[in-house]
Amino acid sequence: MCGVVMSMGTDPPEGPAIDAEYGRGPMRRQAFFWLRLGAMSLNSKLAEMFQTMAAVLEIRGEPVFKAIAFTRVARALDDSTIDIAKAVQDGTLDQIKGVGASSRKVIEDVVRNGRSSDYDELIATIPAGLIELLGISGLGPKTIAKLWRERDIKSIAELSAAIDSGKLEGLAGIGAKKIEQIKQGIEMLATAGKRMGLPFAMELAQTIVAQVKALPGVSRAEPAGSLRRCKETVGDLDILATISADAKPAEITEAFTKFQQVTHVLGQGDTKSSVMTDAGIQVDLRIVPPDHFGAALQYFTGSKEHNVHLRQIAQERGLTLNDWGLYKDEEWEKAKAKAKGKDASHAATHAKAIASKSEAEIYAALDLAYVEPELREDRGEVELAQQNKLPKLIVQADLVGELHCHTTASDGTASIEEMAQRAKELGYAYIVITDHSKSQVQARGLDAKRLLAHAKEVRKVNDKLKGIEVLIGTECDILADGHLDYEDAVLAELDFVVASPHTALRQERDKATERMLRAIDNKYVNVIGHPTGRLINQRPGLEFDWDAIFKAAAQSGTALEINASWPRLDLDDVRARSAISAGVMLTIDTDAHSARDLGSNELGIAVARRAGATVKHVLNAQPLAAVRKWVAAKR
DNA sequence: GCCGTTTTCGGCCCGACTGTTTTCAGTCG
Repeated sequence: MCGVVMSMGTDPPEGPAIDAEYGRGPMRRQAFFWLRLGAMSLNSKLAEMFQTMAAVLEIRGEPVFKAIAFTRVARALDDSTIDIAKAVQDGTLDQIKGVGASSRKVIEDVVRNGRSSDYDELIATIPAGLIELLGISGLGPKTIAKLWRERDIKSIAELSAAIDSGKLEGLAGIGAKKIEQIKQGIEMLATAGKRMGLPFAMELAQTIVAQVKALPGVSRAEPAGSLRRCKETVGDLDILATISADAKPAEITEAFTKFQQVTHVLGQGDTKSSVMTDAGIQVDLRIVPPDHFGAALQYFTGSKEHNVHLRQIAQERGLTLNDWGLYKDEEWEKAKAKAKGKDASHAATHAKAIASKSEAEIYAALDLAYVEPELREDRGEVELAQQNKLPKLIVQADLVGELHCHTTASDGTASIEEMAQRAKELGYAYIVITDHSKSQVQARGLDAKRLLAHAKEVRKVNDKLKGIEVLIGTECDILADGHLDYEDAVLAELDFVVASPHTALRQERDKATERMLRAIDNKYVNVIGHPTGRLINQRPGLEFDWDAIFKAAAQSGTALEINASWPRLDLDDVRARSAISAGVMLTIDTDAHSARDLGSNELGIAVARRAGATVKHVLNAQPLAAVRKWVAAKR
């Protein structure tokens, strides 16, 4: 929800050209919206539209389940690689769970005509600026509607002005504190940037958790939230801590607000503090009793959708699941009555929990297998946990080789031998040297002659070093039309071929699909490197007919890479998940350009785990013999 | 708005906290 609301807040660019083309006022805004959506993939474009429609319905005060239904459709589109255009053509839209008659019509109209009149008509029922108000923390649909109807406020700018001029005073249900909260929310929205990239969030979390642990009295501190689930970007950091019996929680939360990274304190209480850091990201610290740590960790790790599903299961059994533990309904009710008027911590001290100490206990008490944090997105993991069929997720130690890295021969900083030595130190059984091909001029890409000489050098190193197999490969460019940057006869001399797109990354979908299918079809191509070429927060990358790509990759025996380097992480979790279910083999590679980068594959592992990958799904988790067999089978 | 092997109508998405209130509405995760 937040992502969509934030991006909807973008004002159309000013300027005579835009004015001339689209006029001024709401129509111009709408035209700009369609223009901007044009640059996105069809799935995310539609998902954003359904999120917007849900927001409009909420502000209009329609029955909440209508908005929920549209939100579900948005999520179904975002979480899948279903080829929407094809589904429209085949009349199979109905097979997408959550898509009914109304959503179907919107999707069909957008696919066929590029826009939907149902959509246009719905969002025209409220001023466009109201939707961006939803991005303000503390402001919800009901209050926004009230501000609009009773004070004629239609945008963030008008809201700011109204607060300054005292125009909000006298509104029922909105007191001084609420106004201050809204004011802060507007400031936050202005200063908060994009979501923070996972590696930076990990580093920040590590530092802050270490600082929390160093405070006297703290016995345990761990990060929760989307960071623990390893989402590729993180909105804020949640840290949970326990303290010794004689320590005072309020002293800990206060010390936390004095950390050097803190720019301002958003809230400070006995057991919780929220601060904004100089990294532009909010960090929350919660002090939790040791006996309830597992329940709190489960609760604050999320996701929301996963937790709602768990609570539903608890409810069916007459149980209540909250951040304090799992309780029998009547037990929790009784405890709440006993603690009457006081907060939930008082209720928790009176109630006897069925499970609360550890996450494992909670899942077990609900007859669920333990669900790894990376899987907690309600993408089917709860059902698998019920059947005890969760995948045994891959871990870093499962990787036994590297299939994609560079040396000084092209744009790397280490020699063949240095890279091989480092791979050996990492405990790898093999490493494939894959320098750039000739089109990558800026990266000193190798022409055929240099490549063959390079191959001889690699073989020499392989003969010299014991305890590691050093193979010669290439990262061969996939040209814009799908042809490769080397002749087949050259590729035939190599042990292994990674083929990657580096240019023409704004190609339209059909052309891109054709290009990629041609590359997959080449019998010497073993892996498609960073298939889309996307860069997180920078460049969207290529969009394909994913079904066709997965099918071709599975049938031909071509693996797809999860490139572990930031900001690539390409394939992403959703596509990697679809690839697995289509029977496609994956690789997790560092694309290392230095000896130090070799082995930095944590982020790639994170993506693979979120995709549900196990050892058998990852080529470089297999012994060298299996990799050679893989190559031989395609040739 | 969507869904259904008990339902084509009636139920979906739960629980806690905050602020504004004196019993609850709105927001959040």
